[in-house]
Amino acid sequence: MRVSRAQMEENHCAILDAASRLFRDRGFEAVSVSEVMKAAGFTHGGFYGHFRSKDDLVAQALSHALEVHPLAPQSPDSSSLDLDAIIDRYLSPRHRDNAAGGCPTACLAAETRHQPLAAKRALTEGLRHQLESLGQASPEAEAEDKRRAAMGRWSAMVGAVILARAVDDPALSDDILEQTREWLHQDLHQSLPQSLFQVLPSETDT
Amino acid sequence: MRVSRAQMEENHCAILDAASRLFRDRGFEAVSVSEVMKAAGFTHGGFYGHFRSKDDLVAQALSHALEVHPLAPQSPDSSSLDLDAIIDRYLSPRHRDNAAGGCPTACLAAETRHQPLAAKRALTEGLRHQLESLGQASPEAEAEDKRRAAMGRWSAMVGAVILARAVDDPALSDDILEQTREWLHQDLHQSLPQSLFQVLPSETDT
DNA sequence: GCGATAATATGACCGTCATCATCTAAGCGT
DNA sequence: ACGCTTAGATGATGACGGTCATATTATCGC
Repeated sequence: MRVSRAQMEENHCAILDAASRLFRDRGFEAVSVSEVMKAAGFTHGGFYGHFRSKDDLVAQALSHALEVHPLAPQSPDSSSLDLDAIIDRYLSPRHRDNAAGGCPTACLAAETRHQPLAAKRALTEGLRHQLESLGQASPEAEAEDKRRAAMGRWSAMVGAVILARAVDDPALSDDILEQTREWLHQDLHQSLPQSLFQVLPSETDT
Repeated sequence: MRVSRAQMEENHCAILDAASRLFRDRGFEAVSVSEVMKAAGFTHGGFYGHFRSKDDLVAQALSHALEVHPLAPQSPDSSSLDLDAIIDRYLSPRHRDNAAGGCPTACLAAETRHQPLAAKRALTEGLRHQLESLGQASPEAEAEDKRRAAMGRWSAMVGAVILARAVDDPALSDDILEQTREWLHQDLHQSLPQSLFQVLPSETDT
C-alpha cells in the first residue's frame, strides 16, 4: 500500500536508523536485508525501492550513523569541547556495552576495509570530521601538533574500545578501558599549558 | 587416499596457516571452508576430519596466528625489546598493506567480538602476551606504569592500523600511521629517563 | 604381505540470503 | 472524485556455503 511522499522519506530514514543500529551491533555481513526491513517495521519487498543493493544500504547507513553520532554531546559553549570529558565518555564500560548506539567508527571501521568503495568513502569523510573535532579540542598550540595529537588519541580511543569489546575477560576489558583512559589523561596534562589546568574538572575520575 | 600420521599433522598445520592468512586478509565470514582447504592444497571433504566446525577452525586459526606472529622479531638480546623499532615497524605502510601476513590483532580483533567463546578466549590469551611483551619493553619504572603505558600504546597501534586500512584516501592513511608513530615516539621520549636518550636511533625518521 | 583402519575426494543436502516479479491499495495530479 | 502512479507486501529464484554420506586408497598393526 502506498504512502505519502513525506512518509516515504521518513521510512527511508527509519530503515537507515535500523540498519545503523543492527550493523553496529552485529556487523555488516551478519545482518540480512530482511532483518533490517523487519526492524524498521516493513517486509523485505520494499527494500529495492529505497536502495540499489545491500552495498548501497551499507554505505548510506554508515554515512548516516557517522553524521548522526557526534563525538561529544553539543555542550552549551560548543566551540570549546572538553577533551577530558570526551575521553571519559568514550572509554567507559557504558559505551563499550552499547555498541548498537555507540560510535560507528569503533564498531565498523575494521569491517569497512572489506566493503566496496562507497562505504570506505563514507568512513573516510566521517573520520575527517572526527579528527577535525578532536584537533579543535586539543590543547596543543601549533596546528600541526593538534593534528598529530588528534590522530594519536583517536587511534588509541578506537583501538581500546575494539580491544575491550573483543576480549572475553571482563576484568581485562575494564582494565584496558581504564588504563588507556588514564594514560590519555596523563598525556593530555603533560601537553597542557599550565594556565589551562584550572579549567579541568576537579574530579578527573578514575 | 590415506597419509601418514606425521603427514596428517603437517596437513593440519598447513590448513591453519592457510586459514590464518585468508582470515587476516578477508575476514572470518568472507572466507569459506572450501576456500581454506583449496588454499592448503586439499578439497573440502577432509575438513571435518580436522575440525569439528568452521567455528572450531576460526578459534584454532586465531590462536595459531597469535602464537606464530611475534610482536617483534626476536632480537639477539631478546630480553630488551626496542620499543621505538617495534612502533616504527608496526605503524609502517608495509605492515598496513600486508594484512595477510601481519598482526592478527589488527586484522581480527574487531571481528572476534562476533565470534563464539573459543575464539574470544584465543584472542584474550594472545592479547595478554602482547601486553606483557610491550610492558617489558616499556621504559617506565613502576610495573603499574608499564602496564598502563602498554595498554595505551597497544590500543593506539592497533587502532591506527585499523583506521589506516579502512580509509579510502592514501594520503590520509599514510598520515594516520605517520602522525600516530610520531605521537607515540614523543610520548615515549617524555617518559624516558634522560639517561636513555643516547640509545635512540639518530634519525627517528619522519 | 594382509586386512582393518582412517585420511581425503566426490558428491549431495539443506538452509540462508540477495535480488527480482508480481500483486495490492493508497496517494496525487487532473 | 477518478484513474494513473507507486510504496510496500507476497512469493519465487538462483547462488552460495556449512555439513554430512559414501567412495577410494594408502598407512599401520599383525
